[in-house]
Amino acid sequence: MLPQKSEKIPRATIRRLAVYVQVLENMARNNIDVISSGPLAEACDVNASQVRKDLAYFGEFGVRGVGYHVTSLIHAIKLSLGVDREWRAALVGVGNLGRALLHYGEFKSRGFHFVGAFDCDPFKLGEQVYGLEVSCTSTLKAAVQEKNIEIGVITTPPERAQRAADHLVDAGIKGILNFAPARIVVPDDVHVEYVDFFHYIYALAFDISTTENR
Amino acid sequence: MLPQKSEKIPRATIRRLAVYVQVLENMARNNIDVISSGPLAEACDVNASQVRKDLAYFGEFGVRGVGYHVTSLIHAIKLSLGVDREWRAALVGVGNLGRALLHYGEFKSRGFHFVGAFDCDPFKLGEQVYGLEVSCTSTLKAAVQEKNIEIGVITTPPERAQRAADHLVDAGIKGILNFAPARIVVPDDVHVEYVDFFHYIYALAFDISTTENR
DNA sequence: TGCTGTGAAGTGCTTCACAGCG
DNA sequence: CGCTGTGAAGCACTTCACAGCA
Repeated sequence: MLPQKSEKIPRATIRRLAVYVQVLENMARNNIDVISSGPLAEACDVNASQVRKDLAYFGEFGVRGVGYHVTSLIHAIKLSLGVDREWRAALVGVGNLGRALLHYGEFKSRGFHFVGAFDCDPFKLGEQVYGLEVSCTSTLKAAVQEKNIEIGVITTPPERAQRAADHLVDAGIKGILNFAPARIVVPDDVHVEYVDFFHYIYALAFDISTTENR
Repeated sequence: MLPQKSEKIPRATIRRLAVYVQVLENMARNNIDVISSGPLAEACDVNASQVRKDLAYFGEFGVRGVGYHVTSLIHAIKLSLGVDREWRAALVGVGNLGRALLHYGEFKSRGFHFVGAFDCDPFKLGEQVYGLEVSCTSTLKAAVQEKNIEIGVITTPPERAQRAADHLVDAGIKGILNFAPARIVVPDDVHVEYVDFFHYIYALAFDISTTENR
C-alpha cells in the first residue's frame, strides 16, 4: 500500500478512484498510453480538477504538459486502494444471488476469490457450487482462520442478514459486503458496505418520476 | 407522486430515503407504531436532524411531541419517491447474474417486475427463465412498447454493456440500472444508476487496508 | 506550450439550536 | 413537556484559477 500523502481522504474520492480504474483499464485495452485529466474526467462524468485532486491525495502520478501514463496510473491507484493483491472472501447464504456471485467470473479476474460458501440449510450442505462445497455456518470461524479469509459477503434473505453478520464478526472478519436488503449492526472496527439494489431502483424511480413531465 | 414542497433535493437525501423505508418496514414488522427521529436516525446510522430535514423536503409527516407514525411514514416516503406503484423492467444479458436477478424474489415483492429477458446469444433464445422466454435483443423495442416497460437492467459482460444501453435507449427507455462493470454513455434525458460491485469491494479493501495496523 | 498540482473561492450538504405546536 | 420543523452556522467537498514544471 502506497503511503498516502495526505490526512483525511473523502469517501467520495475513494468511490471515484474505483471508477477511474475501470475507465483506465478500458483505455489500456484500446491501446491508449497517455491520458490527461480532461478526457479522463469526461469519460468518468466528473470535473477535470476533481480527477487531479483525487489523484493528488496519493501522490504525483502525472507529468506536467503531458498527462498520466495509463498503465502506471492504474497500478498506482490500485496500490493506493490496496487492491494490488488477491483478496479471499467467504460467502454466506447460498441462494440464487449467492450462486450467481460464486459463478461470476469478473470477481476472480480482478483478484477477488471466494474460498468458502456457507449456509444453514441442511439440504444445501455438501452441495458443490462452482468448485466450492457448501458448509454449515457453524464451521465459518474455523474456515476463516484456516483459509485466511478477510472479507465476508452476505447474500442471505434480509431476515437472516444480522445472524450472518454476527457469525462473520465472531469469526474475526473486518470487512463485510452486504447484499441483503437489510441494515446490520456490527462493532466499530468492522467495515460494512451495503449493496442494496433497492437503493438504486428507488433513486431511479424517483428520477424517472420527476422528469417524465418535463 | 406527492408534490414535493421544495426545490432541489440533494441526491444524498434520496439515497437515505430508501434506507429509511427499509428500516421502517422492519419496525412495522416488529409492531412498532410510532417512532421519533432519534431512534430512527440511530437505526439508519445518520444524524437525527438529518432525518427530519430529509423528510421535510417532502412534507410535514410528523406530530410534534410524538414522532412519526410508522406505516403512514412508509407510505408517504414511497409516494414521494414514486415507488408507490408497480414498475415493469426488461433485463438484458441472461448470464449468471441476470438469471439470479430474474429469480430474486425480493424484486417482485417490492413491486419491481421483470416482464422481458433479452440476450443476443442464439443458444439462449427461447429458453425459459423463471417464466420468461429469452428473446433476441432486436425485439427489445417492440417489447418495450407493447409491455409498457420503463426500466432497463443491464447484466451483460462489460464489453457488451454499451450495446445493451444503445438498444434500451433506442427502445425509449428512460431509466437504466447497470450491473455491468463498465461505464455507459446515454443521452441526457436517460437516467443511469450504476450497481458496480467493484466500487464496494475496492472501498472495502481500502478501509480494511488503512485500519488493519491501528 | 500544455497539462499537472494546489491554494483559494465557491457550493451544497450536514449539524446545531431553538421556536412552535400537539 | 417532548419532539418536530427550520433558519443559521458549520463543515466538507467541488470547482476555479493559476503558478510551476516538463
